[in-house]
Amino acid sequence: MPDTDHPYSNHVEPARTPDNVIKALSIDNLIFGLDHGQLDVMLIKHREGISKGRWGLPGGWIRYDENLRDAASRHLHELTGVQNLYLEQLKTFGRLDRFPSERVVTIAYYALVSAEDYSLVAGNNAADASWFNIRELPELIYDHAEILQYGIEFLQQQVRRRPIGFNLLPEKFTLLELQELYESILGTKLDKPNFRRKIMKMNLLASCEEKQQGVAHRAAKLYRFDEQAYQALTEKGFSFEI
Amino acid sequence: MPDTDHPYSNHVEPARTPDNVIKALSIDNLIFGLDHGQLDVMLIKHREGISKGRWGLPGGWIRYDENLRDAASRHLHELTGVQNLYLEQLKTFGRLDRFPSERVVTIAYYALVSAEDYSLVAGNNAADASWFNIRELPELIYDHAEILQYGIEFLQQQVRRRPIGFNLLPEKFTLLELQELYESILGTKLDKPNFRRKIMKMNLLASCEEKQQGVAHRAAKLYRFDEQAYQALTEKGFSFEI
DNA sequence: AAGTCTTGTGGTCAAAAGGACAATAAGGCA
DNA sequence: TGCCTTATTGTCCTTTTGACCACAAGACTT
Repeated sequence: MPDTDHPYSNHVEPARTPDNVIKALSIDNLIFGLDHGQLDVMLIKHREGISKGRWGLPGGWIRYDENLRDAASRHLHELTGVQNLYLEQLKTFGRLDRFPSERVVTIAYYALVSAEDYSLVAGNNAADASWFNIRELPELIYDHAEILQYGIEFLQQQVRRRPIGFNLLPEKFTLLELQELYESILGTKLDKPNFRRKIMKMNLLASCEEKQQGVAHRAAKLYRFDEQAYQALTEKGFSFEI
Repeated sequence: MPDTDHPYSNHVEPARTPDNVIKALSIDNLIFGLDHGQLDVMLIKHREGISKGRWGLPGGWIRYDENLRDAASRHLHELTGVQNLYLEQLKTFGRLDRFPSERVVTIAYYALVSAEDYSLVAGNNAADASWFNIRELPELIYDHAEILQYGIEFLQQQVRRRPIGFNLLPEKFTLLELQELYESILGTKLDKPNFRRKIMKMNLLASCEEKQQGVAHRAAKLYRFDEQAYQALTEKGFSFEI
């Protein structure tokens, strides 16, 4: 074995380009939204580069002097106009042939939002930016279909174990909206009275002391997710389970 | 914004070194083992390079033409002699200053094994390789303490939700050994009769039709984890919960 | 104003799961 | 044999879950 193969020895500066990115390393964002009870994902159509005119996840290169999450936020903002989203790391994908012509490893981040809160604006580098229902996707570049599939399965698991689903709803929501969210993601039917009891017993919802407006039936109470209560319960070893 | 900042445009080959590694990207392995009911982690002492003589996680650079998991396996083998471990991706760490002098992003992998099955042999590139109790760790290089901490917390969560704990035990084990494993990782006490009922009801254990040998009391039956049964149950949507 | 449709909200009940703890069995050892 | 330790089974009670019923509250129709 050559001496140069020692771990962390043999330093050579990574390649830098005029805009100072690490050329072997990219970010891809998976932004999920809920629209009319259906799970959507945010995609962009590339304006330039080798994938011009095709749809893919909003992402791009990581700069040499930029933290990973910052890179994820920057690309999301530049490509879709969306800002101030809390992005969580999902997984790193690095199959040898995932990117054409050279080796690129990509770190996937994800976030969950209420789709109706975000009107997308294609940035300078994107020809288009739009929400897509996860069951009606266009063909995606590179291995983005694989990344998306992984993200959807991850979401289905996580949503039962952690109260991340609330991020997909507007600030104020009804119990039925919450239930339909879970039914939509999990692909099951849930019993209404039982669901509401289960949720309410967790003490994670705070009443807004308000009711729905303009519905053609009895208006439901509005609730919001009580972040503080969740923090307090988490520290006591509480575990969210649907 | 310069034209060169377009996502995935502006191709430049990544830096390559004589041994053909990507210099911005490394692997670090978290190998957990159980020894006398205590959780251990595998560390190596570096022989060369900028961290010579100090302890760290077994890892190193990723080659340009090597898949991520293959890189993880290769480094583990070269540094500790351990082979054929199923490594699972944990998380990618990329803080700007995590590595001295240049930007390096590292992908952490982990595995769980029965510590007694693995006698470590320091490879050519390691001055030493050894198990350490996670409560009695030496000072670690770079951000390896942070990575390890993340891994331990991840393990505590996962062990309750997926039957990964079995990997920490020998092929054949008693129910009490299994219980003590959970007590050790979770830091709690569990009721023996209730624990055994809960486990047995899952139908994940196959009896070895054998008993413990050489114990100074009634010998317990030996069981092994039934991989097939687990696969079958998983497909039916079974969820493991302790 | 009465009727009816839709959705919200509370209740019941039986089955299942969980947890505390007593009781018995098996094997080694003095 | 009696004693000690751990394995294993049993019992009882509480909590949780899931299925389903019933009624309440608006809003719309006629």
